Amino acid sequence: MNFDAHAPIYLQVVDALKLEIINGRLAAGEKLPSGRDLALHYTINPNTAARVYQELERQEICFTRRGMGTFVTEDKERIALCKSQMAEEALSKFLISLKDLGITKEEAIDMINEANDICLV
Amino acid sequence: MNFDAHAPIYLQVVDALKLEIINGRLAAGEKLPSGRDLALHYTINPNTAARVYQELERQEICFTRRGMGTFVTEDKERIALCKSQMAEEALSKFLISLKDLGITKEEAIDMINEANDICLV
DNA sequence: ACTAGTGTACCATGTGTATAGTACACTAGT
DNA sequence: ACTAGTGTACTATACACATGGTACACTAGT
Repeated sequence: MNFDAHAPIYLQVVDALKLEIINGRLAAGEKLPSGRDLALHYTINPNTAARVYQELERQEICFTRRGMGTFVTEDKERIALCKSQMAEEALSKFLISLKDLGITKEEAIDMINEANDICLV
Repeated sequence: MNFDAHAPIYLQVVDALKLEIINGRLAAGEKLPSGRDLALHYTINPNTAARVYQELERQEICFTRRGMGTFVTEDKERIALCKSQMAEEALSKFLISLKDLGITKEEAIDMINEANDICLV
């Protein structure tokens, strides 16, 4: 995984895991990798990995049982809410940028329609 | 100005000034506040303010004359290019978020149309 | 009881950022 | 020459983040 140097790694991994959960690649109630395994997978420090799970627990996306591991929440509504919150946030940031730049909604929709999907790389 | 704790202050001020320039509130060639005045206005440290102008100069949005001050570039095409780059970046980030969340362009356009402008607050 | 796997809690180090303060160099105007 | 305003440079401190390493506590299974 490529990390953006201008944002904390642990928050970037948090977002990556949230997307895994939202898209169902990690099911509700499923066990997540241990902190040490997560560290190996993302080539980060175990301390940073532990911080990832602390943050996910703070956001109530996951829960932790000492000695057992960290698990995806059983609450599917909580997961759905997380998805809509992330969508709202993305939309809000986009609309603020448009406003700052003096771009109208109509122009924005044109930009979206014209956007080549290749630019997503 | 409210700063986001998760991003360097000097970059946030850089973006704020770029928007001032793009929207013409700061004209091409116009003199910017001195580093000390900028620091007072944004209640940041003079060192941080100096870093703001160094970054704007690096991006060729401004130029600096020792002893005289920092000025907006005279090159209006450069300013226009800056605007389109920022619009591209905003669009790209939005499209990536949509893709990550599994939201189609059509759904996104619906979201934009339904968005209440109040949410821009 | 023992062991392996797990979360948790430290310590130390290095880096980037922001702050505070001081000093110096250049420019324009007087 | 002098002064005020400007950019620039340097030291020092503090904090968040990331890393490396070690140690301890809990859990399940044997």
